[in-house]
Amino acid sequence: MPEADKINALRHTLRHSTAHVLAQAVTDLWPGAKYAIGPPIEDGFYYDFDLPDNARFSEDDLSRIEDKMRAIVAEDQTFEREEHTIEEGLQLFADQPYKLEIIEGVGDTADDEAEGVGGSIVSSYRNGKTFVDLCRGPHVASTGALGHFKLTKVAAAYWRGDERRPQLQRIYGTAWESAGALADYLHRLEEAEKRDHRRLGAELDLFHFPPEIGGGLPVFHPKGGLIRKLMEDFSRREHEKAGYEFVYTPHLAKSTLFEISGHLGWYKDGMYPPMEMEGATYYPKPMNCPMHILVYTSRQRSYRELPLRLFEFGTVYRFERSGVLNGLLRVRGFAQDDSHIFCTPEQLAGELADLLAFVLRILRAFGLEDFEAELATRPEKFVGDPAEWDTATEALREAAESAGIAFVVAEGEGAFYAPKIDVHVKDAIGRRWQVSTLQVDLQMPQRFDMEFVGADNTRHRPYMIHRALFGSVERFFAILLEHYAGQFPVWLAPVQVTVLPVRSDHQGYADSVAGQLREADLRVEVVEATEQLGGRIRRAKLEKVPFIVVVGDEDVEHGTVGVNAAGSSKPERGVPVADFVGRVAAADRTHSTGG
RNA sequence: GCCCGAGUAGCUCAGUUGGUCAGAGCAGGCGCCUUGUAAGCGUCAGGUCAUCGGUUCGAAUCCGAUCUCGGGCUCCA
Repeated sequence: MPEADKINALRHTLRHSTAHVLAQAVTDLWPGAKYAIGPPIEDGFYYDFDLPDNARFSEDDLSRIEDKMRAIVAEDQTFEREEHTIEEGLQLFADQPYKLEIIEGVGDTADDEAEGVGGSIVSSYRNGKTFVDLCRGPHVASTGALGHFKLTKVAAAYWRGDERRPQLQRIYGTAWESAGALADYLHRLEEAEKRDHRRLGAELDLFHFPPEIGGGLPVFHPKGGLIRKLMEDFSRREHEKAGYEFVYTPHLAKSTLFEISGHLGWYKDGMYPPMEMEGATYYPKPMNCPMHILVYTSRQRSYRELPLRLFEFGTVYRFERSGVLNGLLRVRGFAQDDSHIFCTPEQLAGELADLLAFVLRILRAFGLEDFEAELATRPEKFVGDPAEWDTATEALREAAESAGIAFVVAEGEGAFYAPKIDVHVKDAIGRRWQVSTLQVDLQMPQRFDMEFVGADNTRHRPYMIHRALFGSVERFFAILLEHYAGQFPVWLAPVQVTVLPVRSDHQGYADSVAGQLREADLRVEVVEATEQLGGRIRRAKLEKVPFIVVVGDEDVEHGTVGVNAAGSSKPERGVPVADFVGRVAAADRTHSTGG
């Protein structure tokens, strides 16, 4: 077994065992508590409880529970495996309704690793005098092997993840094989905290969420707006080169449109409520596609026009439940970089392959290099003809293969109207984000009775591809901000160069250096010498300006600058101005970190 | 929407058991300093302690409701 797998198996086991100890501690402290499931998860574990008298955990309880757990660890109790028949199992857990439900559910969901039921055998693990838990195992030999853990948070969770079922009290924890590994993990959390886009958004003055506007509705400040504009400008240029045409559509539409598209039927709950005007009912749009379709159907189309690729930064509104809002990552109003491609059935496979290659190329330009795709197939609730689903799914699979991207198949995860490929990216600290999505729509062309006249002079139904590349501009902005920890590459930095005259009498020279940089279309700021140099350098560093330029007596005399570049350990002196301008201009043209 | 937690100056936070507890640093304004690579000095201004109600002789502090934010759950066309 490779080393990495070995350590993962070890962590898995000890997290699982620590979860048992957690349950043991909780049932000691809250006699009569019912325990549900407690699996290992990434970096840790959790356990769900139903406390007597409808009690709730509070964060203050965590240290008490932890103390109890440490006492159990100190006793070094042995984990003993036992096997029972179903009947014995029901007997053993007679006062544990959630365990009974698991045992009774043999055959349907018996796969969960926390659940020790397989075939006609029920296995359990016992440690200490009183605590026994239904469990498949394996476990560490005894509780003494545990100890590098920490309880992290309390939460509520629905039994079986179903919001119609009882809400249980969940405790999360993290556990590791050594004190060092635990410390590393806690350090990683701190680092992730430092790159939180909400924190950086405030520190760098990029955006905020005014309460007067409402939750999930951000405003972008000048510097955030500039970064966003640079992202959008680049995107527009690339789309134009790739044969897309730009359209603009309104934010509202009559209910008629969403009745035809089916959104009112399927997703009314996610739409903002309607407005009545002059006897008609209007809705804010939750998607752009119906409007792009109306551009298509505005006149008769010939096969010669296809593929027709329409693009828009279209702002949509979705009524997200208050508890799910999360910075720019989950908002109620956002711009999709939305495009809809209409093509003939013969063009579908080729168009998808080109499209996926285009998507990956643009993502790379933004410095994202590590991709994985998910091919989501027909869900249980679907509309349309299964044969068409198969064709579309196959075309997507071929596109993924030809793009050379690693992909996994997510059975049944497709949208109700379409199979899709979702592209995930890995950021600088290894987190995965879903960004782009490509969907082959099997419904809209029929609903809107779309057609084109073929070479055979008869009418045909076009295929339709939905595609969002950034996904949402706001969300992609947040992902980049976290990926770069605020230190954007030169081409995206709102201020690329800060020029600092050492003394006031260097101001004229500083202005002339700044002028030369502006001539080269670079974004530059001069900060007057009203404050000492060290203070101004510190400020510019905190603003994460890529190049800080210092000009003093020597520079005025020789026509040079001192360059303090982000990420380099020591400043350079005596760099000729023209060389520096050329260097920044070259960096500005370089999209992506690698190139 | 549900569970838990948090709201004190623009930001980060102090503020013992209810009684000079309305404070500090940074940021901001003004003045001085004329500065060579991550915080020069002085000074001024600022808050209905989220909001509303209650308990009390007295509330930032205790209780209730509401709002906002955060962490989860569910959801994410």
